[in-house]
Amino acid sequence: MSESVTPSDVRVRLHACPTGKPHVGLARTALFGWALARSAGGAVSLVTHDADPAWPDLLRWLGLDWDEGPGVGGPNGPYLRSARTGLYADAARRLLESGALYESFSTPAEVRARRRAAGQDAKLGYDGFDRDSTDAWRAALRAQGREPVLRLRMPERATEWVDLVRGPVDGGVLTDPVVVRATGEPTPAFADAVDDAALGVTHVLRDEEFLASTPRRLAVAAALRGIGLGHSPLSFGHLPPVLGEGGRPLSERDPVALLARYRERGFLPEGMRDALASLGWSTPDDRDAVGAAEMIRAFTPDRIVTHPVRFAEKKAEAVNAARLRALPVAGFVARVRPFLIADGVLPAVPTDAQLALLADVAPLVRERLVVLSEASGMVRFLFAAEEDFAPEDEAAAVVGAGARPVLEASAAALEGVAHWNAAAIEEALRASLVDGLGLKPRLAYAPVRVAVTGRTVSPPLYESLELVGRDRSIGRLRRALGAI
RNA sequence: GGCCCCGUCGUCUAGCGGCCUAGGACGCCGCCCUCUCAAGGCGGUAGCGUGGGUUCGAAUCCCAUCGGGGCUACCA
Repeated sequence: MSESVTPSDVRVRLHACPTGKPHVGLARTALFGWALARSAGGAVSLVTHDADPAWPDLLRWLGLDWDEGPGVGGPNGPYLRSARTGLYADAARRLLESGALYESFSTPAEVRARRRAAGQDAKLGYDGFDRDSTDAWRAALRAQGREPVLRLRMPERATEWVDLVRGPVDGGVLTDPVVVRATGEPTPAFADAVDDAALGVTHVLRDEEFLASTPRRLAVAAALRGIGLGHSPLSFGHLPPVLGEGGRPLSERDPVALLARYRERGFLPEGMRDALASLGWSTPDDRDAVGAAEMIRAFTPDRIVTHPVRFAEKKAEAVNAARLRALPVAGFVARVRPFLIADGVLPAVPTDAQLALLADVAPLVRERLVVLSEASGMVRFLFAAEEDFAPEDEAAAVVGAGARPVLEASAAALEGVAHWNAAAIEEALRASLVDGLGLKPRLAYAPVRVAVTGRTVSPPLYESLELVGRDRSIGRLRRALGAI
């Protein structure tokens, strides 16, 4: 990775979420930054924005940790943007004193007017008019009640840097950026720069939209180093944008884009992480779902692609489902449990018997789920009290009048099962329905399935009956008969 | 308008001059298995945006063109 930096020196800062609605693109940026730091044995910092208290929580859910920041503290706190304004103001004051910044009174309208007057394109931006203004001039404008912004004096020569993702980039020459507004507020870009400097950040991974402004960011960093703040060298890497389904950039308004939605739907953190990791990055041998440990081992920013990537929910679901299937029973039980409780399938404190039953169905439902929230509907029949149990509306037609012979025959057959287990149940049902009534299996079992599990789609029938138990199974068949 | 970034199956990607009649994954389609739904097995569909070069040889290098995106704010 970085030539002149020893691994332990690497520090990456995870970005705040100013919009309050973290989407998958921001999550990916965080994941890559985290992986970059951890792969080098380095440290991770987090400074959050007031707008989104849930962001640290979502990061933790994803399995990303940090060495300083909200919840863990650290020597460079506070770690909330709003609590750091003094730092920004102080840095700006010192930068102004050092001459790196200067007061600029020009309004955007005045700048445009001057450019037009000079026969130039107004879109050229700020013209450096106030760079060398005199004290008297500034005092006069102040006397008029005007307040200046603070601008950074940009170097005249073009800025080049070796981008972690793209390689050598020639950034050109940019106009002097505003660093502190007339109101005294720092611009977000300046606050970022000050935070990175104050925390000793060495590597910055950010979105491609900031590529063009990197020379400014580099100039601010250099100025900050001039007043003794910040690490040298500072490396930048620019990530390609993450697009939504339509090929448009992700928007907070797009529900599919929201990270929180995936947690609520019951994505596994590792499933989501794998899905995010595949957005522009791959292992040298191009394998899916590598997991955190291997991602850390294999991660290098130069393997990140440079073109926009589309986030496909289908693919994320497939990755998650595979993760789900690979879960050991105990792990799976622990993961679904909160969802079952939230859906009222299980009480807040499940009994040992309920947990044992859950462990028994786990292997049956695990491979049928895409997300954990789907489990509730699939196992409800096992935990429902008999008086509350009834087939779902969509399935009710299956246990109509035509089902009477099947229900009667199956109830009778199950009465005679000596040892209540899946194999014996299968034998009994097969003998009475398929052989006895001469029905095709799929037709024969449908009413039994609906009567006992309440749905047309369920875990395997024999196993389900075994878990429901003889008395409840036969009771449900009889009740279905009574309802005809 | 100017400046910049980018362009391999529907999607995510491997590829960094010959190993590519382009590989994998997801999706989709078919078959098998099968009590539903899944899972699993087998097979299939589909791509180097276009046009010029360079080269014995190009998905890979160069140019143009088309297309997508970004920046061009006292936005976040």
